[in-house]
Amino acid sequence: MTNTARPSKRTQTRRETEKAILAAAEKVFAEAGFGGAKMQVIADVAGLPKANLHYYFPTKEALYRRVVQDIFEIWLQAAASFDDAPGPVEGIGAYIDAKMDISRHHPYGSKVWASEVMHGAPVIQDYLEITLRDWTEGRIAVIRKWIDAGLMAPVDPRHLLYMLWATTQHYADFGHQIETLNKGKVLSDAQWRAAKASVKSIILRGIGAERDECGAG
Amino acid sequence: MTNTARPSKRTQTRRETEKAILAAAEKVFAEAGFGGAKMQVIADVAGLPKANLHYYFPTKEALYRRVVQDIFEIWLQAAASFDDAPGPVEGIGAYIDAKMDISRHHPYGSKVWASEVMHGAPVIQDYLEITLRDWTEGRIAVIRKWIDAGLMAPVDPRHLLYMLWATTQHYADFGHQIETLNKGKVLSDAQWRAAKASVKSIILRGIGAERDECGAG
DNA sequence: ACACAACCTGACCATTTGGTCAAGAAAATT
DNA sequence: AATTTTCTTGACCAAATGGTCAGGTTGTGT
Repeated sequence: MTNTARPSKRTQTRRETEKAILAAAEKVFAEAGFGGAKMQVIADVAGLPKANLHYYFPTKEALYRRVVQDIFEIWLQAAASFDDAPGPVEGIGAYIDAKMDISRHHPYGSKVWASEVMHGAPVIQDYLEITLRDWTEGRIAVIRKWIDAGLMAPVDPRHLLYMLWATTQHYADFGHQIETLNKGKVLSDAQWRAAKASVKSIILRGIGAERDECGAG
Repeated sequence: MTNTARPSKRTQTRRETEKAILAAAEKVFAEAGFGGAKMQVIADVAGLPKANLHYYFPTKEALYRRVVQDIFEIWLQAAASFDDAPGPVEGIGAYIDAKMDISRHHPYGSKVWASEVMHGAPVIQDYLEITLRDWTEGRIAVIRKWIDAGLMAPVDPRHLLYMLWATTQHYADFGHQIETLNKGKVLSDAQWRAAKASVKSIILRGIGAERDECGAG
């Protein structure tokens, strides 16, 4: 009985439909906010009748909660870059890369998250208080370690983290503003590369982690 | 006929009522988003009947537009810090201070602005395309001047500006998250000072504008 | 084939919500 | 004092919206 490898047509369809709904919901929630999002629109985008949508997710809030949770998952995964890195140049550099990639390829999710937090995190307060807090404390410890090892300047780890979050997510959350200032065009590959390079350059130099041109070692 | 100094009881009341409405609207729009904000709630917060609110602002959109415009005004004023500064340490330093102060004392406004841009700037696209674009170009020129004068490293001015915006506004837009990570308490005076100092330190050092400990002059 | 369960959907409903209106109160103007 | 203009407000309405439901369809195990 290979219990794992039997996605009976039912479960498979279910998975696909659910996926379509979640993708549609993420987009609509991002573009209209929770209050402005309409179930009818989500259903239209997902390509199924509204009643069917309610079969998969009983309420608007349940759907929204699920969207936010999924995003949080992706968001946390970027942490892998941070750990098992020998020093700030590699760790923070990789983290910035990872988060910039998320901003580029998951802009809707980022916006939903931002919107949720801005409105006081009504549905994911528990996540903030537990998961995020733990995650943050862990990263702060890593940064402290690097500081103690003389690999970077003694900056406040907390504010450094805020800066990383703010700067990288800005490219998703304020993507529209950035595009407008870019003559209305989305950033090209080269421009994204330049953005990453700029962010990494300023921050790594800012925390005294990049090659000190004056050899203060 | 001192035409200027006669705020007939009418006009004065009008001004006060309008102010109360705008303050209430700013708060409610920030906390609930445009779609989630209810005129009834705004009226309640402002302390007057809903019908009266519609006398001052015909539609929800008109009220919202006014709120966003007012915020944009304040937001632009922080630019003064930028200009007539001899170099990046003073100019950018003052700008960071100014924007951090706005984040602290005008968090609602910042959130409304963020929300508006995140949703594609449906009501202030023209502002972005004209006023903000001009403002940005002007500041970019200033930064270029500083770079040419050897006062800072040759970073991409555009991405530096984004970083300034992102980092400073983060303290307003994600204030709830920051508070949660601060044991649920709002930042104290000292903590705000530390935040400012951290941001300034990292960025100014990051763009090579702060006292180079190795005297590269 | 049969029965059972899971899934789909058009029609429907209760509530919410932005906005209106007519009639009255308060100021300003004559 | 009379009149006109501006402001205030309770009651009301049409439209929108989240959610329900009964009946039909499709897939699954026996």
